[in-house]
Amino acid sequence: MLTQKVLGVKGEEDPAMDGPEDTGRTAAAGRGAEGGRTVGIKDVARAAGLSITTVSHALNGKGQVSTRTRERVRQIAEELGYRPNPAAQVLLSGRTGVIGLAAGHQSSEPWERTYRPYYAAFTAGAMVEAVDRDYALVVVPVGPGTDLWTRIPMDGLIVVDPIAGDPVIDEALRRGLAVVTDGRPIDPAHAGLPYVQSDIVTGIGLVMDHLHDAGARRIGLLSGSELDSFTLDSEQTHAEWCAARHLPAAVERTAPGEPARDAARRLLATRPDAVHALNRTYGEAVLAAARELGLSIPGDLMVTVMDEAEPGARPALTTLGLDPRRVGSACAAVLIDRLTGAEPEPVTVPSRLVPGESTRRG
Amino acid sequence: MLTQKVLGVKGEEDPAMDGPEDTGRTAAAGRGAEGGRTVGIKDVARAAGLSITTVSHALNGKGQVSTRTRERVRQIAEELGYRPNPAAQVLLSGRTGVIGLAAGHQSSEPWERTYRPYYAAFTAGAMVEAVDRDYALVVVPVGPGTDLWTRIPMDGLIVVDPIAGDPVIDEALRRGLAVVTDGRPIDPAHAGLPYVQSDIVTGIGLVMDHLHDAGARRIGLLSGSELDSFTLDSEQTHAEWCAARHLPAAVERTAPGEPARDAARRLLATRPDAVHALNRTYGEAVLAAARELGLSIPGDLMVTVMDEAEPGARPALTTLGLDPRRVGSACAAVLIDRLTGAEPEPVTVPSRLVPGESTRRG
DNA sequence: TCCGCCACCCAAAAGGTTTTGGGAATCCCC
DNA sequence: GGGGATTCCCAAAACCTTTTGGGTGGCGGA
Repeated sequence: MLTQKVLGVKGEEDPAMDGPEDTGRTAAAGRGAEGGRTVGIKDVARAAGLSITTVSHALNGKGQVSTRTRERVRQIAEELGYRPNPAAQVLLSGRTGVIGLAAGHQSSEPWERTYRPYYAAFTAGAMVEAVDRDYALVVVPVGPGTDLWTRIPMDGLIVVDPIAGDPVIDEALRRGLAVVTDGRPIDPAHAGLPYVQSDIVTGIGLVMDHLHDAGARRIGLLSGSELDSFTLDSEQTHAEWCAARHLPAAVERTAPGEPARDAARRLLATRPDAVHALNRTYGEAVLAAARELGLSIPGDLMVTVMDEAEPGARPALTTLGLDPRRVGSACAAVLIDRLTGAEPEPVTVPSRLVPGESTRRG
Repeated sequence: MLTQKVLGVKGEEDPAMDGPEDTGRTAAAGRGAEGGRTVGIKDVARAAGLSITTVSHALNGKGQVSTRTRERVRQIAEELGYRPNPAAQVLLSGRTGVIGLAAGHQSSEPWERTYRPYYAAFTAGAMVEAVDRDYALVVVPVGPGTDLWTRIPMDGLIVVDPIAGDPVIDEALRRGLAVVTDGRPIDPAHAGLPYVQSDIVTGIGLVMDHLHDAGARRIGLLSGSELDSFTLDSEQTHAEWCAARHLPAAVERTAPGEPARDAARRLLATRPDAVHALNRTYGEAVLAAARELGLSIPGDLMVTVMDEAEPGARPALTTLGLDPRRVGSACAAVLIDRLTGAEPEPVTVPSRLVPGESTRRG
């Protein structure tokens, strides 16, 4: 009677599944959209002995319909269980009330990222904002070989971490969708799109100042191979900061597919006294590589790391924390502003420096 | 130049935003669906000097079209940047390729739950399964006063924790949507719907046996006021287990809005030697109440708790762990089976007992 | 009795696509 | 050169709703 297997036991009574209604909705209820007919406005009109127009007017409170008729129509529609077909309304109005969130990097496998804290928090933020403004959010996978998202009706699309020549953006624009990106679009062809970005420039500045104040003079950067604005801005700010102070600016990038630890080893080979890692994984890699070399932290090497997750408790590592939920929320807000006719400005969401043990020297 | 405020600086060049294409897509790209026209099949037909029918056939590889014509049509469509309008296809085919996930209890505020680990993991599981089977998942808020979800086109709906007379289920059926529930539908009117449930009966049995083996003889249950199958099954299994062994079966429920700790105090007043709490919050409440009474754990009181979160590391409390991701995945699978014509069986996903310190006695 | 007005209602178009059921050429063979 | 088979293409219906631009009938006033 009780099974540990996935397939369990059947429910109770079987043939008693039509029940309450009287019209031919039984089949429809059973088999989704394909089977039995759903009751349309035409059916209501026929039942009321009126024209489709009048029924529509009566139900929507639009035209000139006598109160008596209006009430009668409402009554009949209720009895028949009439519900306007959303697809028809979409086709007619051109508005779906849905915004999409393109999840999955172009390069990596689409869904890996979804599980990561950044996406989860981002999605939550975007969803709440969307719902508050009467939009629904659909998370759609994108990536090479996936065009599923192009088949689902929506009004706009949020693209996370756009890259140069981002095909998703091009396709979305071609379809007449409004687009907002999380991360400044790199491609000149996409300049002018509204976007939301985390304040990397200030953030990296904070990190560098923090490390410098703690005594670091050779601050390395462990970066990635992505071509998004986050990576680019991080590298550039790091470089400029170092150049302005005539300090060396070692940068290593993990090649696509390469284990981060290899890049970390290369970076540590340049003998930095501090390293900033562009994500948590890279941070782990730096720690591991440091351990290999017998470097103590923060004594021999200070480490800071960019953290995509929600702001939380005090971390062991000094982190530059993003606020993904707020970014998601801002993306949805900007997109919906765009859809409702506004000409939104780019938004920059601040990032926070949270000092931890890994830079507490002396 | 760098601002900590949310509103940042404007992007680069402003008037250079039309760019690559030649057709009148500029306006469309700018203002979403409402502004400039998108290029339709009609435009392709006109440009090719062919009928709409032939264009459709050529592009979909359907009818009898000469290879030369087919190629020419493809060419022209490409040049014009034609993309079929998804809304029109939905209207015609009656299939959207979208399944909904109704998030938010009927009673509580809609979104609180979304953040909770169960929903997050459930959503992730459902989303991956949906995408694997070429469906998109849209998470829609439901609850009193929200009919947003009824306006978005979809083929089916997942309802989490259905209650008796669940209005969302009724509405969905009325619309001809396929419905699957997470948790066995309580309402007799909804019997026959496919569902997925966690194996509470076995799970509670495991917990009770575990506590009994550890020496407990007066095992209390801290329950909630929800009328879902999870709560009902838990209470019933607990009661039957106790009855079969002629042991007392104290149960307390938190009233709606009541702090869980009050109910926990009432339960502890019955002097149980073990308590099972139906969710994490209730578990905390039991611990707090025990602390008030100076009870040591597990010495004076053993505690187990139902955990909605993902299976993780060994917990301090002995937990009965659900597998929300697998449940979500199963819900999507069952729903899509239904949509593709199958008559799916109810699915039961096993739950796991993970012993922790709170029942380690002697 | 006729005109105009008002209250109420309706036909048809529009929205964009797919599919059905032909129709018009062209070709082959007798 | 005519019949039939092919080949290629097209008009129109269907999907379901909303909105535009009337249209009809009754009533009051002249």
